[in-house]
Amino acid sequence: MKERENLWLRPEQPARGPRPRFGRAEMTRAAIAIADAEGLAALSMRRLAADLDAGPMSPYSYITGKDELIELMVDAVTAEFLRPDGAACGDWRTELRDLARRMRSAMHRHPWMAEIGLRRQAASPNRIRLFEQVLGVLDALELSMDAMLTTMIMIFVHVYGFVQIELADQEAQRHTGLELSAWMRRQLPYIESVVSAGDHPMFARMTAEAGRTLTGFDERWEYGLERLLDSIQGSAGGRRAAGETRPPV
Amino acid sequence: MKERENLWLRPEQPARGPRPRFGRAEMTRAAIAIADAEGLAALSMRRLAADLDAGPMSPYSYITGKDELIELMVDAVTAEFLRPDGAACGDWRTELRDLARRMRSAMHRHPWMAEIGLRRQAASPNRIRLFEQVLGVLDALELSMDAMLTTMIMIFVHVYGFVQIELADQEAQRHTGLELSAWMRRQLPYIESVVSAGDHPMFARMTAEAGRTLTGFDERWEYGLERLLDSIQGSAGGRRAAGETRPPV
DNA sequence: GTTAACTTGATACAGCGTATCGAGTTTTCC
DNA sequence: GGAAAACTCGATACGCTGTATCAAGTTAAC
Repeated sequence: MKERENLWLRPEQPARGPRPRFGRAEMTRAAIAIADAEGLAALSMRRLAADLDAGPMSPYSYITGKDELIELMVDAVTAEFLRPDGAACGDWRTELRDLARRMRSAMHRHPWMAEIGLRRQAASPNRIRLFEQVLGVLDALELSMDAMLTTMIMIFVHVYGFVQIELADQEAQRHTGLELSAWMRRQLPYIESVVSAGDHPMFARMTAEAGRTLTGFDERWEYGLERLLDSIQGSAGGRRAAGETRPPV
Repeated sequence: MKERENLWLRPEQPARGPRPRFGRAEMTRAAIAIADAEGLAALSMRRLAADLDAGPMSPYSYITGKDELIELMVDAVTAEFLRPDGAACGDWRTELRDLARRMRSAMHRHPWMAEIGLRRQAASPNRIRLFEQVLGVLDALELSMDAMLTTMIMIFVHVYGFVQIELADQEAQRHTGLELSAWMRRQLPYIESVVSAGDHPMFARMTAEAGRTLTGFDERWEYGLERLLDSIQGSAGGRRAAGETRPPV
């Protein structure tokens, strides 16, 4: 375990030299606190150092650069994606639904995580644990390894994408300084001009319903999640013919 | 049309003053050329101005800032997502499959588009045209407007996410300067240590198969796309019971 | 006790987005 | 026709970024 972490990144504790004033864990915690509170854009190496009461270049004693800092942050939040120990229930559909909800709520706590998205693919301890858990759940579906991996990708893509869209507005708002409604109102005249031109009937129907009947994002999220789980169910047992259900486990 | 574009952004042609040396379209084209060739990180306002043989602040005469530049770029590439005029075939499944493939190949030509991802949600002419086309196709499925919108989100999320993962490696490679294999080899010792520790059996199975039997990304993409289309098919007609097919259109 | 390994902080460099301002150019209005 | 408004354009500058470099101080090992 210790040895493994040392293989992931270079060893933390030095052989000689003065005792470090803090550790990688504290640095990661401080960085996450900044990004949670003020967004990823507010996180800079100087700012992190200042929050730790250290000189501007101090963080570089612990990590090689900002990329590694973000790798540490991502790994830390990935831990919040994991199923708590001993909480396995045996039903793959429930397991995957709970996983997706855990991921979403973790990204609500750490919006920058959704912002980073699927771009960081580096192996890290908690990422590997997450893979292990997801593959362990998918194992009940009698898929080929290829299908299992693609299914896992589909789950991650779905969750990250939905949360990105959910959080896009409030991130844009933070970035531009406009309030949410002001940002939307900025494009309203253009949208209305398109609608009234009459050559986009479906789009017009959408905006017409947007004002009254459309549900909130929570309902959309749950609906989309069940559709995703349906598609996984449909691919179980190696068969992929549409409309074919899988025999009970 | 002209009027509509003027509502989207402020008018392009000034009433008085010297003739602009170039237009917004040329600026957008130059910016896309930079991002295509050298990545989004290489695109700066100064660099763009230099490529246009203009002073550093010249681009600001045409657009309000970098955000608007990227909005223009995104809208331009979104045009490549659109179905060519008169190419509608009537079968929703074929339409959606073709749309997904068009999007993927456009993002292969413009990898920065995948990088920007789902974060930019602003309405723009081609984005509205894209909505119109997708909703027009989904209309055949007899869904509620809510379900249609969520389905559309699912499609975009799926395509963007898959392409992001596909391109993540080569983007990381461009960013760090390492070759692809070197980047992967960097984490290989750690992965091997995890596997040989024995407490991640599923992950070990995955890496074992990765060397021999696993297919390339093209096959994964096609498999995932058909699963997505299955799940849309399953939700048709307002019914959502798993395994229920829709009567032929 | 010496030396090697390390932390720390200052300084510096090249780059970024863009605010500001002055000068030049073209159109509109009186 | 002349004045003024509206615009382009370029230079300069500010505050910010990641981080390379280097000197000084601290600690453990030999």
